[in-house]
Amino acid sequence: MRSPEELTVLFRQSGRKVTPQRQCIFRILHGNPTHPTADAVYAEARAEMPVISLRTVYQTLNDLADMGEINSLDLGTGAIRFDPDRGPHHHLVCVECGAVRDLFTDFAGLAVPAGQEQGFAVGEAEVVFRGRCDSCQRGGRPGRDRDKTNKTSR
Amino acid sequence: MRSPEELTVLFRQSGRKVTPQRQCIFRILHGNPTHPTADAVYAEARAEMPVISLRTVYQTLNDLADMGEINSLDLGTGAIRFDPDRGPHHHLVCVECGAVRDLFTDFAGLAVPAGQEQGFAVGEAEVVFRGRCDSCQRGGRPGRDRDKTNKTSR
DNA sequence: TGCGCAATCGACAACGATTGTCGATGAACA
DNA sequence: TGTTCATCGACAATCGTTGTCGATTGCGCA
Repeated sequence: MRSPEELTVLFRQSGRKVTPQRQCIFRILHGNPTHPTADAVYAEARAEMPVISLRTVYQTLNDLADMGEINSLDLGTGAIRFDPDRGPHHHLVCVECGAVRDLFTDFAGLAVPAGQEQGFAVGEAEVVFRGRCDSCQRGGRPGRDRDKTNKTSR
Repeated sequence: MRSPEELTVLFRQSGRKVTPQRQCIFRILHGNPTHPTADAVYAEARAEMPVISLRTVYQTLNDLADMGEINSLDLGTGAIRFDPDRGPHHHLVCVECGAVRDLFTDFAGLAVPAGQEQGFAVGEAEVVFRGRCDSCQRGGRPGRDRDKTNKTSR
């Protein structure tokens, strides 16, 4: 996504107002590689701005997604995650704690084989590698949501 | 997944009881290529067995998933879908109606490039091709959940 | 600088998907 | 055949997300 300053201009241009709450969210997301959930953004925002409502966070995140400045990802970790990186990339997802890492790799020739489209107008391919992150491998209890077992694939 | 008859035996062996409701669900899932949601299974089951509860459907689906007879997939369509095909395959997902089709293709060499694992113990790769199914391309309104826009990726 | 309107707040309810609970019932085993 | 425990079915609760309300703040333009 663009810088907080550029977003300020864009918001104004699109008829949206720029409030301190929104600027705070801009800063939190800018260059953020952690794919935060709405709740995580809310927690970070409250740290530097105690009076901000979860509703406002959702509103702003949806605005940014509508404008195409961030992606909303549902990687099966229970909550939608927001990704400020708009370039083509894939994801590593921890099946235990739900952590998400970017994977900037171009998988050449990754396309539906001719004749197998089954009538679909296919857009982009999305590759998800599921595994266990370093923290979870060490047997730690690093993040939230454990015990999401017996989901062989999601 | 196995046949309803084999599942009956397996359920008994694992200490589970086999009820008409469960056998009904076995039949519905066996060879079913539609990746139904729990609700879709519930609707089908009620057609031939009006007295069955949604709770029972979830229970049985989870039992089958625990036993490894079906896969549960969260492809970002809003609800978990169940797939009786246990072999390795990928999916085509309609961004409009949420329809899911199997894609039996072996993408050779699809792996995290050495050095980019970022500490992950990577398991299997999961490729999702998002696009529009034939019905939705024709401008029809074939399934449920439309207007799931501005989710560039999920 | 002032005004209008949009955005925010807090609080609460609603939503859809899924799961927990509980009394009653029925299947599986001895 | 009888006992017991898993299952049934109904209901409430959960979680993430969104809608709504009325009151207030403050952004952006004139």
